[in-house]
Amino acid sequence: MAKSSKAARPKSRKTRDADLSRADILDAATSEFSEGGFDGARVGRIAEAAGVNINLIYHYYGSKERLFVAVMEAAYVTIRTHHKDLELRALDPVEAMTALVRATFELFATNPHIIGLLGSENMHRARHVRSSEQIRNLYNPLLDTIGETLARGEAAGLFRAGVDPVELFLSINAECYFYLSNQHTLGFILHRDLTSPDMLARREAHVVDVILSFLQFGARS
Amino acid sequence: MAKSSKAARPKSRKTRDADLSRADILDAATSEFSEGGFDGARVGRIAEAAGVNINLIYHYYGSKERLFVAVMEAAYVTIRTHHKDLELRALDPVEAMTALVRATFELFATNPHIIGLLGSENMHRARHVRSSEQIRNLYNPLLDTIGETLARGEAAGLFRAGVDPVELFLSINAECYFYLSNQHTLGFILHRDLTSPDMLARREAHVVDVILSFLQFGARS
DNA sequence: CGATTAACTAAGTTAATAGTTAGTTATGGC
DNA sequence: GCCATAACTAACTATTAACTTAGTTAATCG
Repeated sequence: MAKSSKAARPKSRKTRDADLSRADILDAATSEFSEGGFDGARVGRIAEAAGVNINLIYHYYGSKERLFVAVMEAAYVTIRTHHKDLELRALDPVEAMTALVRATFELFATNPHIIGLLGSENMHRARHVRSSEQIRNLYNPLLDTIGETLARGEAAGLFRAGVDPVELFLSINAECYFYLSNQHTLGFILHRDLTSPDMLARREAHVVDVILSFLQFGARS
Repeated sequence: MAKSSKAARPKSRKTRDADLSRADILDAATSEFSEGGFDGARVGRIAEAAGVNINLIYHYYGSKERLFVAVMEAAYVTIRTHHKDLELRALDPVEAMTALVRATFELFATNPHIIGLLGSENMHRARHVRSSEQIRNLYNPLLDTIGETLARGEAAGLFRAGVDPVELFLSINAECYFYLSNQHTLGFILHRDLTSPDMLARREAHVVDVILSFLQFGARS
């Protein structure tokens, strides 16, 4: 894994920089863990890609497991940051839901490592993230916002009544995530490359269509 | 992995039976690969769970990789068999689509190993299944049937026009698969167990609702 | 400038694991 | 009953990979 892309940085740095080394390790670990999963990842490869001695990883992160947890936490920060910029409450309900679906799709399309990391973590029954209270409550604000947007849409007669925010959240993520997470087996059985810009744009439009149709089907107006 | 469930069968069998041993190995390998992925799986554990000597695995399957391919092929047979029983063309369009969504959901809910195997295979960029022409064409008949059902529904004014069978296929699978594939991280951030019979039934109903709303939204009648 | 501390490395060690070697034991055909 | 073959096993090997030990080199502070 990770032997492609980003060339290892020059072996000997002029100046020592602990923060930079930690960041380089985390970047390399993110690639390696997302491409191979926790079990497929190799600490030695991470060291090589980061351009540091393997023991520096143990110096800063202690173990492969704790390095993985650090990577997961950084990934969840990316997710939170991405959604926090949305300001859904300022938009009308239809625009807000459209923006949310688009943002979710683009989150995964733009940060494909998130998919590899989540896949690995689910295979391990979420044992690495389970300790993080921060991650546990990550989606609470977004779920609240979805609930508020649904209520506004229903009050305006734009959306049907009785939509569960959690079910909607799950459907939006399902539609966006699956297409990318399973792109290799799907691409194989569908005889096409799913990652071309053209296919991605089509898929994004379709996902918006599915979610908005569901919300609007049977609405008052 | 796989140390739980199925107790290893009695170490010494009365009679020798190559077919039974092969099947026992395949069963044990299916559990082990689906629980740990290709990289997390241990050939020694498969041998132990199957109640055979490790070398019997190499005798019959040659290598860990070829054993994994055999497991994947068996999993795809399960998928094909499951969908072949549907007889969608005999049902009216709305019933047919409802049946297809339900069957897809139940396929994954009833055969959770499929999710673990597909997850691992996607992490490996589908390199193990790529050689199988059988798997490559597995979904062609189903995609044809979806196309035919869409056409019937559109002609009857029940479904909107212009739905792409592939996009629909992807959405159905996404809605069914993601909920189960990511149940551990989702259960954690949503503070609930997603696998209770109650939650599963709710989710299945919701998924049917989403897909049928999409198909019917904007239909003639 | 001298010493303390922190950043960083080279060269291991140990345990685990995919795969092998060299057999033994049962079975079915004659 | 015997023999060829196939089913099956015990014990081993070679390699890999996580992690450690025992340092060296650079920065910082007084």
